[in-house]
Amino acid sequence: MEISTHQSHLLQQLNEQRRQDVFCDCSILVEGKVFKAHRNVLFASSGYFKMLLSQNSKETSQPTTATFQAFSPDTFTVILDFVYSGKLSLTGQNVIEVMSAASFLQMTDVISVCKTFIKSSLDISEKEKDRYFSLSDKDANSNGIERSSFYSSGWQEESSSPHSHLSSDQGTGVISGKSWSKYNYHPASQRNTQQPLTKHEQRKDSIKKSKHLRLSQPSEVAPYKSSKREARTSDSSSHISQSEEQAQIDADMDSTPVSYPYDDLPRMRFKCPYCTHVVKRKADLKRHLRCHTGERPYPCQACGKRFSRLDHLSSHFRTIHQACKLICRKCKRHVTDLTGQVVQEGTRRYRLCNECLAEVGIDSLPIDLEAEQHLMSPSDGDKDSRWHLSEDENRSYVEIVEDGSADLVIQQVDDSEEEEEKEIKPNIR
DNA sequence: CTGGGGACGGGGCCC
DNA sequence: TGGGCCCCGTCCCCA
Repeated sequence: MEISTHQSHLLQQLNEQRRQDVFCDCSILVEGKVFKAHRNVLFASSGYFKMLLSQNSKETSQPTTATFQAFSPDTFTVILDFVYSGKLSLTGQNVIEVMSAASFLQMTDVISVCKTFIKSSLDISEKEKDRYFSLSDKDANSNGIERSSFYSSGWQEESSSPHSHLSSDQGTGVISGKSWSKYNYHPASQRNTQQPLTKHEQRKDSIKKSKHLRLSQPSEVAPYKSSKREARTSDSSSHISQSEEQAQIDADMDSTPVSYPYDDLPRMRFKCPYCTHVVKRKADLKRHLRCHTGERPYPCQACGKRFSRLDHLSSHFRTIHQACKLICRKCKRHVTDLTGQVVQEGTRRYRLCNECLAEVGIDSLPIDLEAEQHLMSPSDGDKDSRWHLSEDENRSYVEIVEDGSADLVIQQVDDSEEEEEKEIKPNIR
């Protein structure tokens, strides 16, 4: 004899206990905000917590505390509400960060649902495309943003399913036998007023996504020491799974060009599934998508910093590591090979004019052009030409990498902290 | 508070 | 069509 309401009732009770802080034995600190929860519930819901709490299982008498900075309190609220209710409040704005957080917390079902949610957006793009194809009015919607509501679906009760499954074709799904009664899919017209992120918001969003997660346990600190700026720009640990999502999105995007028939010559456009941004070329969309996914496939072989775009890496390399700017860093005057020298500071290099060099009392370093040319990304072996130095460069990069701390000419450094601690690693992460 | 340096996203051009 | 490169504008961090 099975009482079908028992599970939901039990979860409801647990949620009630959480809200009233009854029997809560775990505190989660997210950007300063404290969430109370039950260890056993977290253990059962998240692979991450399972691992974390397993490590702490010997100290069950002590309350467990975890600290996160990888996502916002709002995002964790969504996650925690889901854990205790089975209801995931996804919107066009939070889906990326929720997916990122779920990825970090190893909640595969949530990831799948986020994926479905995004895929739904792609389906919308398809409908949108159809709509545009059917348009003959030139004035109709020149920017492709205005559009009517598509759907606002709700999960139907389905209490008997014992296994996780998704039925993306219907846009509905069930997690762990617990159906969703609330799926906050914003109608497109509503999202139009909310979803388009300003550059500032997008940047903040990407910053949130890329923040390192920090645990109170010393063993759980980030793999290497990093400055604030590094933390802002480096990948979160969810990078790999994000790449998988990206692959899916990439695959889906192949089929979602949007045509705008309002011009005499029909122009094919590609619409971003995450925002209202429209680009002319698929390659541009691929590039743009990285600003949503946080994917950074181009590592700098000198300092390990990763970039979402090759040209940014290239620019970074030239600016930071090749001292390409013919400007004295101290007096800002234009310098040439005759009037100035390259100075090395960790993996960073810049130029000083002879006068400033004399003031500081240092010499430039010997340079090995041949060796430096070998310094390229292992994953981009066919792109080595971009690492070629200009003729005035003759210092060995390999030398810097192998013996970075020994040959420092200047040690004033603000970023040497990260550089001296960090090994130069090829393409790991 | 401000200016400079660097990162980053978008757009466009060339091959 | 995609990759590479360059330019521009914006934002953030830091001195």
